Amino acid sequence: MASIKDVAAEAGVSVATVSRVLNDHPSVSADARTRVLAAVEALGYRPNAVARSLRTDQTRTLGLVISDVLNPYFTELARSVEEEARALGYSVIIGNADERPELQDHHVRTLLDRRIDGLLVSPTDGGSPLMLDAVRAGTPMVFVDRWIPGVDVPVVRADGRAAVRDLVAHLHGLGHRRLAIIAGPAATTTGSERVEAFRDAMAECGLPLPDAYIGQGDFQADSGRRVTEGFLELAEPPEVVFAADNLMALGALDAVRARGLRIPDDIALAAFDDIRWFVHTDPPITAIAQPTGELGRAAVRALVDRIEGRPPQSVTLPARLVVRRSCGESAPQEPSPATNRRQP
Amino acid sequence: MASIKDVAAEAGVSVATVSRVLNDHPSVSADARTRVLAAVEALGYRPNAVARSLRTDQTRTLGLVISDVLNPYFTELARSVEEEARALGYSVIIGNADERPELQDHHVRTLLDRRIDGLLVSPTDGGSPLMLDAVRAGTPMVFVDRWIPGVDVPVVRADGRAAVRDLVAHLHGLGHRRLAIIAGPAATTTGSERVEAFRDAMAECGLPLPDAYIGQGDFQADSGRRVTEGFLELAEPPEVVFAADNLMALGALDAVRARGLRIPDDIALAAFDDIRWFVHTDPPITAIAQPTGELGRAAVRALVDRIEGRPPQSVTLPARLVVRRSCGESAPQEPSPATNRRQP
DNA sequence: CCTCCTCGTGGAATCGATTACACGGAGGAT
DNA sequence: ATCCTCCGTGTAATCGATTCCACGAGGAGG
Repeated sequence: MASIKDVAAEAGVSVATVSRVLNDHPSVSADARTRVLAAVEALGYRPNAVARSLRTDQTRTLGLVISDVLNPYFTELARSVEEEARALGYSVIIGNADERPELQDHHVRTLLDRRIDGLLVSPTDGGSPLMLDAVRAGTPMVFVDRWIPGVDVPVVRADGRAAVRDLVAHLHGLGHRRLAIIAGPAATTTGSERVEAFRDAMAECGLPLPDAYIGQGDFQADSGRRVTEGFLELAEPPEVVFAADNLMALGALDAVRARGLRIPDDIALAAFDDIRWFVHTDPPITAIAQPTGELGRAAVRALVDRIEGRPPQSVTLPARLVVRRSCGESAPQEPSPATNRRQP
Repeated sequence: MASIKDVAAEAGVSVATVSRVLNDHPSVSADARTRVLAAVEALGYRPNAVARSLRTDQTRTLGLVISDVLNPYFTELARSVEEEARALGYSVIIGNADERPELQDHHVRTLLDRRIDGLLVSPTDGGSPLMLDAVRAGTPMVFVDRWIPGVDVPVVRADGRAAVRDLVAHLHGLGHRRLAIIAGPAATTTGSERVEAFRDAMAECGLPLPDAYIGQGDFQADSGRRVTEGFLELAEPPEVVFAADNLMALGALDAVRARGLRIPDDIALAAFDDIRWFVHTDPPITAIAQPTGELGRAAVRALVDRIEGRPPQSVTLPARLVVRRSCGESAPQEPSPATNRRQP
């Protein structure tokens, strides 16, 4: 592969001049510029990003460590992150932690070794020493979706409290009294926050929330299934199951189906995170929708601000309730197919 | 951030010795080794992968350019690719082409600039000059899922012909005669192959396939919707719609639903690519399942073989028909919930 | 005509690693 | 005692860029 030296030789100038042309530095004669450009063209030369990074100490690359690529929520997040990053001239390297702290650490380490310019993380746990060290060492970082309390890092996330309150009120209005939740890992902020919001909302409605109605999941489908089976075996099973993410809702669906029960007649179901398939499940699932794309874009903007020396800003956007039929009657018709990919 | 020089100074040895310890080169005294290791620990030193790559001319990184991250099929593929690559000591950088050739080229270029050791591609189109150049220049490359005919690059893919034949036979057995297909872009191999397989299978069953029953989609949900609307407006609409990928099936579902029609009573639906949600849609969707994880793993193995100087092998695995209820009666019960994440 | 700037250019240092080569000392063979 | 091997180690070249600094030419101003 041709290097800058080859280009210099071909154009009959020094490597310094070639470099100047490539980085359009002002003081290059028109003559030299055209000769260099011709040589670049002739040799099919492309600058070596590795060498450039070594010298300039910047990679124009962002790392994104997400908890689970198979979760459509994170996939969408990843997509919007890459899109915005590209618009700002950065590449993104995605690491999939698969909800496993040690895998998360592996990716953080690898990304740091590659000297990425900044890190976007949706932490799987309460904070690995590695990540804390990285923050202390000054690595530009932004948390997205989930965060680690007590760490001075901007957070870009959705606030679901109001939407959870709306959901509980909606369920209450439908006559449901025994509501259960499949919680996410307490070590994640989204895991604990959603339970808390649910608990508060229940209290507001004057509904009891026995411990047996709080199932411990791990944001994966299997746990949703397991917890739901547990609920169904209770002497007094809940009337509604609220899954704290879409995958656990999928698991719950599996469990209900395996029992031969019907939704919403035998048991109702709602989920945190709205995904396109919820429109087409049997029945369509009531969910809390996050402004996922906007979160990803805002996170990138915050991180790039931090990298380029501007003060980064934390962002909190509201989530909203989307009522469908999985919790009982009185659901409005979906206004239009929710298939539009790029939403404003 | 500490460099190898700092470690050398701290340990009282030369950088060469530090490097030797780090790459466990044999000729280093036990004493020097412990002193270096202690220094590494004390300084929290991590080798700079950028510098190392520049010197050794290898990044231990693979590029993966897929057509659409939002497509669960590709997400799963990406996941298995990353998993296998990690097991072999490589990282993966994913580029999302979003079914747009120019975006695909952007990613290929960026990955090449970063001097990735090899490229895994599922081409969006019939072959950009850029990619052809890269192959000619000797970049290790492997096509996965889709490929470019006439290019000497190993291909790892699933063969759906038998499964499509099974599907058509199944539909025929159910009494359906008017079958339509939502095809993918003809520029992609999967796009044209699936139509061809369908056409052949129809011929085998002695069924006609009028042009009006071949709708042109682009593997995105919107096109599935649009094409399905077209089908429904025909004087004689098809009895079955077969979508060549899962997203177009989603779009078809939208269209059917918007019309207030019922599946399978008013119209039947089948899809290429099986995804977890198809179990829970209304009704569960008959689909052709690919051994996605195995494809990803085989592709990585082939690419790494090529990179490390072993002869790479093309791999073709069979896809299989999974019958559910979206095409009519006589569907067997799903044996067990299809929620298990890691399938053998 | 001399001095001073400005401009375009090239030489060379530098980033942080790896590695070929040289070198000194220890130990074995003669 | 001399020579030859190894072994452990350090010096320095190298990868491909960027960029500081110096230098020569040419124009402006005195």
